Amino acid sequence: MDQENTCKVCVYRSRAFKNLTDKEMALIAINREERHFKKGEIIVEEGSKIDEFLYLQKGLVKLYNKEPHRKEHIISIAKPLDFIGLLGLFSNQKQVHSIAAIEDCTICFVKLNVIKELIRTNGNFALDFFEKISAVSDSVIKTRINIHTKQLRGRIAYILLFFAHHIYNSKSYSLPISRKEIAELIDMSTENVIRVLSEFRKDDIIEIEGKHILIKNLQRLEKIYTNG
Amino acid sequence: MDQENTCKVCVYRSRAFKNLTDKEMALIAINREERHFKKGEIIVEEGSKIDEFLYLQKGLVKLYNKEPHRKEHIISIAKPLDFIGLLGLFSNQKQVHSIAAIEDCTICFVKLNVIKELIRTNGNFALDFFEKISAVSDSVIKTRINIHTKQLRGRIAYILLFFAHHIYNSKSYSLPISRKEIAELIDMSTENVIRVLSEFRKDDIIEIEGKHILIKNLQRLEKIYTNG
DNA sequence: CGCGGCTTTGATGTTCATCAAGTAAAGTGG
DNA sequence: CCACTTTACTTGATGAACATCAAAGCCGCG
Repeated sequence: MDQENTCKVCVYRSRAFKNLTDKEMALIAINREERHFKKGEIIVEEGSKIDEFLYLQKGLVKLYNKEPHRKEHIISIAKPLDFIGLLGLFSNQKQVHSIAAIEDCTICFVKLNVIKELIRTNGNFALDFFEKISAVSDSVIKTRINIHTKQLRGRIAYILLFFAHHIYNSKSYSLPISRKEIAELIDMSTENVIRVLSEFRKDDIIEIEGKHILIKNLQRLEKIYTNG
Repeated sequence: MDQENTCKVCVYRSRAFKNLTDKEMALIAINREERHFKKGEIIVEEGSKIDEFLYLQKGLVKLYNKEPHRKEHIISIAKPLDFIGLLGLFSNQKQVHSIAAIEDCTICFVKLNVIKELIRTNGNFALDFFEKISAVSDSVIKTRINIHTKQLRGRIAYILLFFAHHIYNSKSYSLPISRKEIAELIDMSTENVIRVLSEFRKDDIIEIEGKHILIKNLQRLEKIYTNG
């Protein structure tokens, strides 16, 4: 199979890498690998060596930390077209976070030294790439701070709206993660995640059936979110 | 005064900007401005336009958010040789955080489009710059997560050790910020900051006299920090 | 000298985690 | 495919951690 073509026609590529010549694109093409992961599979282990840049084409993944003797902590959820991995990529030798698939997914692995070479030689690419990856880190910081200024109902509202607006673009969707994972993402106990969801159901703000969520009163949910 | 020379001989410069030619350095020199701020002065207002890159030469500054109707929230404290401002610089049009001096300080303002031009034209500079600024963001994320896994005593221990190890390099120092600002930095109430400090004093871990801190039992403090 | 902000301590109440206990769902091996 | 085990989910009760309220002393500053 002609890998260069595979890469050039990739519908995702244009969104990810701007300002590249055909020749540069070909360089990426021969230094990339597309891999598939099943829901639940671990993609990157914390502490392993960094030598590839990951680009999510399809599915959802979570970035998380697992410290010994502590429960896991989810840092963020990435959706298709997102760059995976924060800036640690450029300031560390080893992976700072683990990454796992929370839906079946397709990921493009590009050799990091190729990316670095392109940054070195193509200034416009460098600037654009920098801009994109920095937006990711910036948003993680903002979200972290935001969440901790809110109490439990506000945090659950955040999560419900996050999936509705940011991931599924619908008021009706199926949660890709467990209650426990929600708890790890917004720093609360699993029991309280369930409790607040039940409250929202009783207050007729949402419908729940297992993993399936339907937002019945969006306005009210947004009010809970903004009022903390 | 010959600004190029001023810049070339600047003791801070070499640490900040690597891989620049004399000519490129001169470009920075004529597009920079050194400014002084008194303790308490606001350096950057949230929401203002970004057109300069800030480099802290002397003193300490705080990065913070002030949302209406909420108390301020401090994101990080920067020390000399630190790049100020997170990645928002490259992904936003407007400042995302405010910056204020918590000690008298000297800051070098460099036109952002000059930095961008250098990133575009000098690949090695780009990579090095990228690495440095990403380390800052990375550390902010880590610290945020870290702090929220700890309870109050662990957070105060963090702050005391932060100033001891990271800023003053001494077990004896004068706190540059108020109890209220400590509270805003590690997300707790001002009263509890004071309470925990008093506890530490009673337990003979530290001595306090106004803003002055002396760490008497470093080992114990570090244990409190790691055990959360 | 008096006012406002910072600091301190105590008392009170709320939010939340933890514990316990039970049900449902989803893997696993014979 | 069914018994078995484990993991996810759910609700209630309890207690701990923490914020908030209140009141008073302190300090710097106009």
